Amino acid sequence: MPELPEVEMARMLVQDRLNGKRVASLQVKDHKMLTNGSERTMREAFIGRSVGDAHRHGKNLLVRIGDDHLFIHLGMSGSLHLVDDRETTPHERLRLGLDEGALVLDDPRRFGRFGLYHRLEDLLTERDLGPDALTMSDKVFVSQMAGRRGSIKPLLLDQSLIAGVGNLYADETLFQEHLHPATKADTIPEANMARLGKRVRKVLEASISVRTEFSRLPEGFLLRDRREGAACPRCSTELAAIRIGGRTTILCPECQSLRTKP
DNA sequence: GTTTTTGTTTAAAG
DNA sequence: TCTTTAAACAAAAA
Ligand SMILES: [Zn+2]
Repeated sequence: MPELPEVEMARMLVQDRLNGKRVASLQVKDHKMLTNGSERTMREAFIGRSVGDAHRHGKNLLVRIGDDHLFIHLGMSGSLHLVDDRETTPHERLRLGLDEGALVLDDPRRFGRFGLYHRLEDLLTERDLGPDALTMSDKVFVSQMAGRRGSIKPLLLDQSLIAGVGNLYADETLFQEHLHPATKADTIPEANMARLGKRVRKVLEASISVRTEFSRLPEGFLLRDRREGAACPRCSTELAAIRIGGRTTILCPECQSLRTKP
């Protein structure tokens, strides 16, 4: 469950249920997913300390524990669960034991990552992350896109430009802005680019406000039925599937026209 | 058996 | 230096 709104759900879970609890144990179940620090340094930093605030930057989760942070990225199929002491999940990759219960990272595909970071700034530098897509200003968005000549969708997906937008929300955003995903960024007027930045935030906020349950999104949202052959919520034309930046892209051929050739 | 997938990283080529 | 494409990672669902 892994784009910005889904990670925000995970952040809220940790913030609401783990804050103030003491860490009793830590087990790395998959060492290939450990990306910064080691099991030993994580244990030294976290065990016996209490959990502080949970932060999110883009799709990255940082949980303050003692004087350091536990870093978690959910990858393509990761999810966080609070479980009882003896309970496990089918694909447990990291287990953070508390005095009572545990926080488990479950991830069947193992594209997720976790580790130890001292500060948020270290994470941003190390992983080359741009400004957070939910909290950025229009101005920042415009300046991040300035000078780029590639297609707009891959730019939205580039975490070093804007952190947090993934394949699904990129499609939703471009659909709502009537923009073809292959539109070259340098052909988009500045005012329209600012509107696009605003739309990115709106879409992410809308998903968060329905706890990322797509069926509860307002009418007119592509994500309610994002499928090749489904009816465009706006004009009922059959939605098309194309490939852009190596990712499957669903769009309405009528609403999202391309003025110039891609 | 084949294809596809809410992500990221690396290499290669233009 | 920038852009584009492909592959790799790995598992499960269609
Ligand atoms: Zn349409």
